[in-house]
Amino acid sequence: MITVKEIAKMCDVSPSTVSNILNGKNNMTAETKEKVLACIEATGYRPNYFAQGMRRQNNKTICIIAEEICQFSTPQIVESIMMYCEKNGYRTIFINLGMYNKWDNKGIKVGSPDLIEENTKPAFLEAQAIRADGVIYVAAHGRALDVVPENYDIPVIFAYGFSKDNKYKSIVIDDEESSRVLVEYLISMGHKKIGVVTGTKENYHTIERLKGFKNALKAHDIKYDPQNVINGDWQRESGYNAAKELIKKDITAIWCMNDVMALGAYDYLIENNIKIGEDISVIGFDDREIAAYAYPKLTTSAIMLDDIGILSAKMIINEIEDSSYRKEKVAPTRVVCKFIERNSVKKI
Amino acid sequence: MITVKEIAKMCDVSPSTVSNILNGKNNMTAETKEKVLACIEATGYRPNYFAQGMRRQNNKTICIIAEEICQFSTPQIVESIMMYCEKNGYRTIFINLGMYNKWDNKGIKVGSPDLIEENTKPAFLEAQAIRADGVIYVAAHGRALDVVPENYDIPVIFAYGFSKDNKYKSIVIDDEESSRVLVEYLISMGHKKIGVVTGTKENYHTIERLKGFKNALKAHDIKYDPQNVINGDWQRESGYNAAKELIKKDITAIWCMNDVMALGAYDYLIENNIKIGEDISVIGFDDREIAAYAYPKLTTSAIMLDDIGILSAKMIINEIEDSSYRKEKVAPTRVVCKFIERNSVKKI
DNA sequence: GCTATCTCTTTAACCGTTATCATCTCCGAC
DNA sequence: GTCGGAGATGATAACGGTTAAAGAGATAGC
Repeated sequence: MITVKEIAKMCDVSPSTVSNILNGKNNMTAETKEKVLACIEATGYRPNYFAQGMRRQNNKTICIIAEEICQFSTPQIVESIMMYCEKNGYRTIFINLGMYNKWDNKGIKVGSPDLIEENTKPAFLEAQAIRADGVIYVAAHGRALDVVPENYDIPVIFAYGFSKDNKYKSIVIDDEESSRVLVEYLISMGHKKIGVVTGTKENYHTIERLKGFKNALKAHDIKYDPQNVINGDWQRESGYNAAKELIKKDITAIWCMNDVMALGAYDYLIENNIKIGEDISVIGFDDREIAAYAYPKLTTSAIMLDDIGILSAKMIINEIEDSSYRKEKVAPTRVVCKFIERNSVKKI
Repeated sequence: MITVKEIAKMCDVSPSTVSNILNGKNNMTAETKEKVLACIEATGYRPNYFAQGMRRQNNKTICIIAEEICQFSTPQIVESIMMYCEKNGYRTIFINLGMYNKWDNKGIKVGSPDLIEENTKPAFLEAQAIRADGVIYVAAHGRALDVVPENYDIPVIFAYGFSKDNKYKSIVIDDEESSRVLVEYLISMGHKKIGVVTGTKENYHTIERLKGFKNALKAHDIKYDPQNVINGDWQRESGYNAAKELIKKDITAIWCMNDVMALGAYDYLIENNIKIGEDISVIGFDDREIAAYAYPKLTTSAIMLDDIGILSAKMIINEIEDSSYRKEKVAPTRVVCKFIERNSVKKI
């Protein structure tokens, strides 16, 4: 591989002149500049990243650690982080933990999801080996995380999940407020008897979204009826089963706490010839691709993935460049979801 | 940041001893080993990646350049590449071109898709700066690509797309054979009058899939009727419009060349109370998530994304480690899709 | 003609790690 | 008692770039 020395020799100048030209230092004759740049262009020379990184101690690199690139929310968050960082002078290094998949020791997929938080340590150490200026940890779902090694001296920001004890800054979705807005909409459409299909019990999203549900009811003096709340597990089938139960009750709308369960509810309703958006209203959460492709198109609440990414990138750059900002302890920044009205809710 | 020298000083040994211990060289007393390792553990020391990369000229890193991480096929291909490489002793560096999205110069999304092949050059040069041992280019859709700079001296493998003039090895899906299998299934279910909704004209996938369609018809002496083939553009609405046309004709099944258009067809059929999987059969291609979540679940052909990723990783490692293999010119490796039977086709 | 000033270029040190070679210690053999 | 050899550890240089400081050459001022 070609080096500065070779370029220098070819151009009859010293290596430092080449380096200075590349880095816009000093002033050299237009002639020299032109000659050297032409040579670089012709040979396709690129400074060795490693040599550069070693000499300049700051290497302007942000490490993105994602729990699972195949989770629907991850690619968009990662893309927006990468773009924001790149445009602001930072390189990014991406590490995927692949927590939802199991691979054998040759790197062949052998199935079965497997999310183990201990697996994260090597990734954080890797970030250290790269001498990253900062780390953004992109979680696959919101929860309190305790994954940063002790005495870790690189700034860390959590995206989508949050740090245990708020040790590090984080950006999460505002489940409570987003749910309130969504339920508020149902009420504005005349629905007062609303069935709910929750996510897994004890889950952070479930708890927060239920809070939002209750807030909306309270604001309109509607009594909260636990009878109409059925526990799901985020999966399609639990939506199906819950719809079967709820349809027997005196309700006009079903809110599933994610789109996947909402489409499970669709399954049951379509199967039983109950017209969605006519006989009964259905509403979801997440705004996954499947929501827009369902029939009728599912009304839901969209997670602002780009905003989460850009915000976390902004924050990490802030922490890197302003050490006083780094010291501030703050509660997670909440990003409210965007309500998306489609065709699955009828005004009554 | 702590260095070998400091570790060495703390342990009263020389830097080379520390290095040797970390790299499993020579034989040193268990006592020394233990002392040094304990110190490393306590301080959280990690060798500087850049210094390492510079000293050992081979740095065991594969660069993955993806056209668009948000394209449905990309994350899974990338994940499998990363896992395979990692388990086989190679680090990966990921570069996303973000070709389907536009960002302003601050890194804020400003909309409108924009796929420009010229944007790829900086990414290839970056791979060179990193002194990557190999590059895997993950395309967002299959087509002939001419994106590698002149005189590029790092091995390159194309995944999902292929290299113009077969200059580089590539892995693509076998559109022709996969389509043949799919149509063969329709025929085995008694369908002889099949409507087709194609992708954009001149598109590689469209052409190849149509070949497969004709192959299957020919094998059963069914006449190909261009009247029943409608040009789509891969988008949902074109599936809707095509279904409207096709339903007027004398057909029993509709094959849309992707799932998105198939669900567009669903829209029209459901709207007009034509029962899918009863009155008419529908079949797709791709096996995106939306296919499994439709009602009825869409029969389709699944792209083997993990296989594509693992194969390309295997190939690049082969090229890196065996220079004679690198010299061989070969046609694109074709990976046949897996037929997925669901509920959208009825036996007649 | 000599020195001062300015502009451009070169020299040399340095970043952190590791391969290579040298050294040192210990022990047994002759 | 000396020598050889093995095992453990240390010294040194090199990887490829950047940068501060020194050097060289041209021009201007006295």
